[in-house]
Amino acid sequence: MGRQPCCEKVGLKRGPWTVDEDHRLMNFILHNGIQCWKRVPKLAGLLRCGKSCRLRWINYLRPDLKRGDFTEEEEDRIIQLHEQLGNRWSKIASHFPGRTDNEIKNYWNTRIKKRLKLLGVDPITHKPYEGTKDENFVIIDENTRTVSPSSSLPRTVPAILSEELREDTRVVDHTKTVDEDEFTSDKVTADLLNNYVALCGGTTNSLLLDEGLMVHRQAGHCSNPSVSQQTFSASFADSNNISLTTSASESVQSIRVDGHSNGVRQWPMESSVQSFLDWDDLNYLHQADYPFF
DNA sequence: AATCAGATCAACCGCATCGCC
DNA sequence: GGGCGATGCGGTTGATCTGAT
Repeated sequence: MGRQPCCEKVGLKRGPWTVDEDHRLMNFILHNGIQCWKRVPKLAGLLRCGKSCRLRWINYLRPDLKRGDFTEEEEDRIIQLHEQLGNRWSKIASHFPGRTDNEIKNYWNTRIKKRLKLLGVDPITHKPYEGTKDENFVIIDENTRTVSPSSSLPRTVPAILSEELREDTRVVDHTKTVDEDEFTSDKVTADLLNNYVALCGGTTNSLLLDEGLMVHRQAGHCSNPSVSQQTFSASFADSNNISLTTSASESVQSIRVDGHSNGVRQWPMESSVQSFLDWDDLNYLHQADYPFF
């Protein structure tokens, strides 16, 4: 008597998500919000299970996601929190707005764990290995964050920011359902567009992106060979001004859309990123100078 | 240039927990 | 309080990337 699967798996797609699927899911959630994950794939026209959609949204499509490498401060904080909370990744992630539990878990397993071992610290107990021989220990180069063998024996775990933790009682509730209010806020809208552009490179009237214009998911770098040396960003100086910027190898190109009455603040919930990008004043951006369109 | 090994991380799986009836 | 479905969570897998040889 096995447990029933979370969803009917026959005929469902698995593996990496395509840009089209991302588009469909994002558009659906933007239009409808999230009520029931089980129904999302059917209503959004996706051959995925609800669980997969939820994961994709939380770990990749959510507008408030922070992308890019962890900072040293974040890394230290992860170590500190892990010592207190153990492998409770979602709890740890709640201290890092924009970071996912999966991301932190992966970072721990692939980077921090190794680093602690090199330091002679047990990543589970956060204490120096018992009876460790000298050759297992290392010198830490604080400038490069690298380690090298040493005969000296560290006796304590690297500084724990216990004072800071006590002061920081703020917990971000990542379980909160995304609602309309969140999507109508300027910040979320700006984050959303940033993410959308970073994910999709922008597009005009199709769910599909131009071939070869997949944007690298790491912080606005474009993997299209023809524009690989360029980065871009979308920013919102205020509610009426949108600045889309590309940096070519020799110059920085900037487009500014000033004082439009349909500024971000008025971007309605019932509209979508698609409709935003279909906005007339952005049409002239769809030209060769801006290859992410 | 080809091959291989190790690193990385998105995605999956299955159990735990929650919340409704 | 118990049953059941939905969601959350953490461990694990495997495809892809990267660097070494």
